[in-house]
Amino acid sequence: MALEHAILVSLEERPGTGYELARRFGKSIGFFWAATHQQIYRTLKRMVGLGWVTGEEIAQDGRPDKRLYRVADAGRVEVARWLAEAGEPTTLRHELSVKVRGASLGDVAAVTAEVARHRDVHAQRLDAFLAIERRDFPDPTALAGQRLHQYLVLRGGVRAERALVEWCDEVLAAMREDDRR
Amino acid sequence: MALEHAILVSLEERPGTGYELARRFGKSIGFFWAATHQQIYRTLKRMVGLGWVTGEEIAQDGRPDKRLYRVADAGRVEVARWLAEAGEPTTLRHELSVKVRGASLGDVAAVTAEVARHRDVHAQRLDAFLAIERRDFPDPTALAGQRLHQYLVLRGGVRAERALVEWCDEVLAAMREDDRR
DNA sequence: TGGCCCATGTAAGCGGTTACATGATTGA
DNA sequence: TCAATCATGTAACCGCTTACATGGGCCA
Repeated sequence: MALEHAILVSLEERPGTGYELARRFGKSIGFFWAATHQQIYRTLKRMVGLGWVTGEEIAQDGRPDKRLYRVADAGRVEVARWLAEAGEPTTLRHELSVKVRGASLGDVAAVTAEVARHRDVHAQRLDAFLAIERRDFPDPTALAGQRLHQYLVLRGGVRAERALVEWCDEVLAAMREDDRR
Repeated sequence: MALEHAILVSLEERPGTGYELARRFGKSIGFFWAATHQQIYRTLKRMVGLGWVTGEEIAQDGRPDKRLYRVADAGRVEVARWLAEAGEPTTLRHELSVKVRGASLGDVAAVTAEVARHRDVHAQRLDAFLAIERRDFPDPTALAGQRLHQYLVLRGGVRAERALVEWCDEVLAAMREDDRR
């Protein structure tokens, strides 16, 4: 499991509330590890219990109270332990591939349309990543340390989305060609 | 959820026992949708309850009895329904990216080593996919229908693994360069 | 003798998803 | 007036992971 660790990494970059973390997981870190607010609140509670983070209650007026979470020493130890630990390389889990594989068991044209739809979503994500890359990392050769690491993760997103777009294009070309015959 | 659907697709290609399906999910279809034998047995039971598959008990001597599963009509209807249904494009969930992003919170060299290890695993998977491609699909332009669809899914695996290998190489080059400075 | 193959399962626990709930402030 | 934002939560359910269990046949 890595949600705890993703939260720890994010909180070390900057302390925040559960709500704020949920928003971060809607972008940046969330591009590589998605999580909903319910998941985050529950996990934060557990992490307080483990002593990995501390939650400081902050009263606000005109707004609901909030709890600002910070990484505690035990959390820093845990991150370091996890970073050095060997993990399983990702196994793919790609529903669309299962649909393509089974396309002839139903309406092939519907599956083709679905591939086209996914293609567009991935193309949009790719554009978004490329825009961030241009805006935040105009000179990648000058990067070092944490900034370099952030850049490299973004590069992974670019590569993944590009691969997905290109695969969808290959599938569309082949299936349309097959349909024509 | 798509495990049911992956099983239906696999059983339509060829009926099989839970054990056999578990082995299929250890390769071919399993490259794109992993599942353990416990998951498969439980899901098959549920699917019998739903009327999507039938399980024929077959006594064997010298070996445990087995149950041969086949897709029922209701299962065929369900596959067709699912194929035409719009699904969410994959969101990435990549633990190694989270580690790279947090590398400076621990032993950077350990994370670099982890990336190198993953690189090798992905390179091996890529080679395995390419070997299957050469062996089973020597002339892709001649493919149609179900065989074409199988080929296209394999192409997705090739593209995904290649993208991962190349990303790992980019990360390794950049992090080693950063280390040298 | 030891380990792998065939073949199926139970049980416990965890993590993730979805629905529902509250309630004030701010801006269109 | 309506919707969005800030901010946190409960509850139910489902799926997935891991450990444990059984037991004969086959091959080195």
